[in-house]
Amino acid sequence: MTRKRATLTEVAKRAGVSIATVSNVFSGRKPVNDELKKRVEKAAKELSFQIDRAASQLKSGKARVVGVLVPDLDDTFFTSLISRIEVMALKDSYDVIVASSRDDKQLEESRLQTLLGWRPSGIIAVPCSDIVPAVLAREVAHIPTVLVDRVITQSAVADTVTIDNFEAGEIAGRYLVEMGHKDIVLAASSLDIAPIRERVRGAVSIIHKMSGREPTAIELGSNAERGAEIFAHWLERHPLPSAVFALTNVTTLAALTALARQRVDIPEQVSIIGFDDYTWMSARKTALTAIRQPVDEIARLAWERLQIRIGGDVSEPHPSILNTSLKVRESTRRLADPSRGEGLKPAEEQPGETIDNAAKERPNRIH
Amino acid sequence: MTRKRATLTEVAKRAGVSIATVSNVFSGRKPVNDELKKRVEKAAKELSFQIDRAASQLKSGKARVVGVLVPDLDDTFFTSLISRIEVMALKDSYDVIVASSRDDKQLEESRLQTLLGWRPSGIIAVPCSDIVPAVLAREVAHIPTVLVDRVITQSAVADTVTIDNFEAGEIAGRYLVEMGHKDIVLAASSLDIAPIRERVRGAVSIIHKMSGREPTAIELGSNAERGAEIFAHWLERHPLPSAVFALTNVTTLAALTALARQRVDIPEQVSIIGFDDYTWMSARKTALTAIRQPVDEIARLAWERLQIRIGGDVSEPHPSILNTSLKVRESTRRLADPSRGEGLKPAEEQPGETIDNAAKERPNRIH
DNA sequence: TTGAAAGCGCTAACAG
DNA sequence: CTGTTAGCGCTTTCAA
Repeated sequence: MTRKRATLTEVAKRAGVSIATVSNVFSGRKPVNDELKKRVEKAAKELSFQIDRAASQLKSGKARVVGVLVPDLDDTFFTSLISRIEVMALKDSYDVIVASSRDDKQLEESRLQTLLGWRPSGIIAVPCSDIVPAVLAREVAHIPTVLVDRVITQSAVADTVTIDNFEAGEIAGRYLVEMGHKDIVLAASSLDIAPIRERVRGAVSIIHKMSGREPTAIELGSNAERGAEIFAHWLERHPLPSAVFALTNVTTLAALTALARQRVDIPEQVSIIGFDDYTWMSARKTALTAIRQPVDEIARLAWERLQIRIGGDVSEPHPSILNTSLKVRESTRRLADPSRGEGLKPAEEQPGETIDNAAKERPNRIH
Repeated sequence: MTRKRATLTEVAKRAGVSIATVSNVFSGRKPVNDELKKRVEKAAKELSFQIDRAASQLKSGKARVVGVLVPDLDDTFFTSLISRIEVMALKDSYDVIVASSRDDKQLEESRLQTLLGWRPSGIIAVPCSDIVPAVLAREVAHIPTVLVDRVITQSAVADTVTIDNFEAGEIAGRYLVEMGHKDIVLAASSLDIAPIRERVRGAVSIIHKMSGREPTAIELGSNAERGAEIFAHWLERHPLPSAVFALTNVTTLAALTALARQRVDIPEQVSIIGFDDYTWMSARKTALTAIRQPVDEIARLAWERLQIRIGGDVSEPHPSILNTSLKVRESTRRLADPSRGEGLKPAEEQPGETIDNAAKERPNRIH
């Protein structure tokens, strides 16, 4: 098998033109006589010819590829990001090379290094920790780079696209306190991750301010199954909290799984706010109240920034910070206040109502 | 920005050796004196040199890339496939280029054509219909190709990896009838897709044989949200079936969403069997009974086949057919028989029990 | 072992 | 508009 593929030269010969002409009809960089173009196209089709990207790229120095690195290809958040990036890439005729760091700092470096070998036009990376990968830090001056999601905006060496994690924590925390909850658990993935710490900070600070209580943060990791076990174990040795705020879509799954296994009723016994907004969250009797990340917008901005950099922009690193919102559905219930406990009806808010960011006054915002 | 990257020549100059030597230390194809190797590595690090894959590939003709085409990057089934392929690719030091056809036959052809431009070592494709893409049909003799999932095994021109769709339908159908269900709805995505037709055929035939009834198949498409609307609409104008068998993970989501919106109790009012097995399916009070596809195995076999072909094997197309199993959980309830209706307890089977394929006697199996 | 040299298939001047 | 030609950065003989 694998007979040698046709080359420009063969097509040129068959069409009776020069290789430059063939190149031109394929690249469209120079006009070509209609008659010749037809001949070339015919010859190309007959040989099922297709420009060799390696050769093309080698010569032109232009790649039309972007590398995309994420921490986990089994996490819907990242794959939905990739999905959207792929759409925009196609529109601008780029190809996408994906790589997963599997949340491993070392693998991350090596995957990135490999990606660089393609001489891509740019790289979109979701680092697995908040330390910017050394490879990128070194290369950032030479290759357009956009860092997404797991980034400390302030210290970033490249363009970043993140959500306002502190605010996300605040929104959920405020809502829970307003609903009368005091005994709140924060289901974090890992406090080693800066955005997660921010979400925790946001929730803790507002809950403390409003109710004087301190929520408990527990770490469930990045795997739903293991997270469920950890949470189940935690539940066994602690009194049931009145509400759980899950800080990622994976911990949402973990918390829900553990709660389901222990036959805890939602929201009757425990209210829960999830993170991200996927179809499965509303495909349930008790649809999930959740913090929505604007994935579309995140992807769009990341791509836009990358294109700007590819276009030659060399200004200072640009941080984009997006706002989240709370999608109120049925998994949170209002507690009778102050003697909590008896109100059995769910939230008064209309299912489907969205509470938008209202924390505009918070200082230290970067824009 | 974008200062020119270091080249072999520069590294060679800096290390005081020839470019061939540098190439050898990087490729490891020929032994190099330890002392020289050290010098080269030092120089390379100083210049943060990295082999240019385009050049390397152009010269050697070897690519170490595989193209992966799927119909939808927002469908967990396909992304989990990609995730597993990426792992194996890394192990064998291949990179992965992903492309989505978005269920569009035309886009599929063009994405495939583009993929071919990379001169990949091989292609793993999930076609969006059961017609093998023309590009692939033409190239299959020249480039290792494995077709996964949406394939008509019998007519395949390349290696295929699929599940036994007919059997999957039978397993679910048999279980439902045994549980006393007669009024069964099949939530299909699209009957244009061969595997879906097979699942329907399997379910219909066994249900008919066992109960004399004909289940109703309805098409919900490949988008959960739209599917939910279609199903909700259907529910409004038909009496509630006693059971729904969803034929894909997306229609599972669609059916569940519609049922939830109409406040239908599962399994009290309607039993449901889902397809695929993802975490969200058990992260619910009423965990979902579902047909499990062995995604790991599918990915493993696809990769294995591809490697065999890359290795030069030119034997006849090899079809791999994997068995599914039913993961019994709580969304299916036993109906009092023959006067159905009153038994309120869920399935007698232990939650978590797995019913393995038992249709070994079915003829016309390809192996 | 190491080095010199010949291209891989294509693009981009440049000349016609 | 079309053709000629000089490499892009690397791998791979072939000699030394």
